[in-house]
Amino acid sequence: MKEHTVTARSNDSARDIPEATVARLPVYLRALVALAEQQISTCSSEELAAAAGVNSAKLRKDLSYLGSYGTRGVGYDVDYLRYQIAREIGVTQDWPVVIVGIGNLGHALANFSGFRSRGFRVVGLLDADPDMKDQTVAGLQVRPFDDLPEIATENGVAIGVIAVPAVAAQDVADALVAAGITSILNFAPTVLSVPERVDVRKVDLSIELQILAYHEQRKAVQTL
Amino acid sequence: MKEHTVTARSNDSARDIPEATVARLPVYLRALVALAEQQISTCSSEELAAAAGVNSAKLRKDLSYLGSYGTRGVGYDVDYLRYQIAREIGVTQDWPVVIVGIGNLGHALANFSGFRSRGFRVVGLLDADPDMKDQTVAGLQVRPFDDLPEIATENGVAIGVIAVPAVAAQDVADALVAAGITSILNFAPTVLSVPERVDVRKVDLSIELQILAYHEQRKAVQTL
DNA sequence: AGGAGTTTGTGAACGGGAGAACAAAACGAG
DNA sequence: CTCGTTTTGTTCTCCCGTTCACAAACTCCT
Ligand SMILES: NC(=O)c1ccc[n+]([C@@H]2O[C@H](COP(=O)([O-])OP(=O)(O)OC[C@H]3O[C@@H](n4cnc5c(N)ncnc54)[C@H](O)[C@@H]3O)[C@@H](O)[C@H]2O)c1
Ligand SMILES: NC(=O)c1ccc[n+]([C@@H]2O[C@H](COP(=O)([O-])OP(=O)(O)OC[C@H]3O[C@@H](n4cnc5c(N)ncnc54)[C@H](O)[C@@H]3O)[C@@H](O)[C@H]2O)c1
Repeated sequence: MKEHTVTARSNDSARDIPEATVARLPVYLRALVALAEQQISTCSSEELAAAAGVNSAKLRKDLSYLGSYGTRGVGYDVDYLRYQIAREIGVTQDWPVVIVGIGNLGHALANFSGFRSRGFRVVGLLDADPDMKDQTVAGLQVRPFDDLPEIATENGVAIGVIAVPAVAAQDVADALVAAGITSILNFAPTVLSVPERVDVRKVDLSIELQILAYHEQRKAVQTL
Repeated sequence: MKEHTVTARSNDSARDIPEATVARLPVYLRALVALAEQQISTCSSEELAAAAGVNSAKLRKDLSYLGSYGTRGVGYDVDYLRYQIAREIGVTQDWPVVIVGIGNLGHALANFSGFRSRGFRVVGLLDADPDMKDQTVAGLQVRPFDDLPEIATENGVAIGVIAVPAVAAQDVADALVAAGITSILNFAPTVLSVPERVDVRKVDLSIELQILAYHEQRKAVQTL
């Protein structure tokens, strides 16, 4: 295989990748990791698309936003493409993360191994409940919520996870923002209001289930 | 206020609501429940949109797919609209749900109160690990995975939640489909392959974090 | 009853993403 | 070196979703 040449786009860091593409890059990355584990060193857009569960034309278009990392007539080098996507997403180094609210969900998240293996490192577990103090979860001591600013600045934390009850979520978000955090993953079923510069993504179990219920209901109606 | 008249659309159950709208209806529903709890009986599209974190024009267009449930010059009746959305989504009665994989995450899900209050009822907790049998989680006994067909048919279960490790997810999905389940919520980081008629939605923590990381990285680059 | 003020429902313009289709590029065989 | 085969990168078209903007509908006040 020919030496990979760095094409024009790869140094130009200001180009913007469509949001829909950004959301799929992690899926491609995961599929590439799986292929690498199977000792597969090259793959076509067709194969990778199948592994990622998308259309191959869409995959190629998505990858073309990053640059020209394939070889016509051959396909993509698994390791090389994997590195390029990881670099583009920004997970070549680990991001420090804090989790707030170590209840049912917070426990599960703290124990989640996928964090570590996918570019993230949990550096703080915080809870307002004084009884939680001194408890150790997943090898990390639970700290009082007031320690947030200290932990955040010490570790240069940019990403925070909210796993507290809905009523407390906005307060926690405000505190996270005050502590300099600029990206929030919110598990509480609330609309958070944050400054413009802060990104919020939500994961909402009830919403997902209700969407399924809607389609389920339609199926039922249609088969009558 | 004038009596609500049932408009042309409300009986026509075959019209299709855009997917993007379906995904927002649960958000509106939640906002309406919150308003009702504050004893607010009427609200404008502007107010409801603010509570739901969307543009008011978008809200109105979304609601217009359900029918004409507002009153010009006045706004929407909170209870009435709430019922109409719940009916449209299909959460006026509870949907039975099974959870497969009672590990870290499965425990948290089983204990999640939001299930019950939002139109869903957990009727089965399943795990392949024999040591889990006889354990009671959230007032429900954990059953062996082989009991799935029995539990599913007994309760008329249509929705299943997968919370097992990625390697087992496809097998579990196959079993769920074989047991007659037609909607799956998948927490495992895998692309599931299922028959056409089965709906799958995925919740993927790592992907969400990686999307945040991408934007975080861009912020860092831009402020250099 | 009529006019002023308010708010919904929707037509129309616009922007972004999905997918088909193909030209350009690489490779191997002869 | 040339031709045929393979597969990428990209163009073009279509569709879905967002947003604007406004007429229609309703309330309230005089
Ligand atoms: N359990 C689930 O499977 C699940 C699923 C989806 C969403 N959620 C949502 O995630 C959130 C947490 O759920 P849970 O089941 O873990 O609840 P939980 O009650 O078990 O845990 C909440 C934790 O947050 C802590 N807390 C409360 N207020 C706080 C504050 N101001 N600052 C810091 N910590 C605070 C509490 O001490 C507690 O430990 C809820 O909003 C819930 O709706 C949970
Ligand atoms: N823990 C989290 O916060 C978290 C977050 C996001 C995603 N996930 C994903 O959710 C899944 C579960 O995570 P976890 O932390 O709860 O893992 P876990 O290992 O704690 O639990 C998995 C459970 O599934 C059971 N199981 C395994 N194979 C099975 C099978 N074939 N049939 C039935 N049950 C089976 C195991 O006995 C175990 O109890 C994983 O795919 C993980 O990647 C977890």
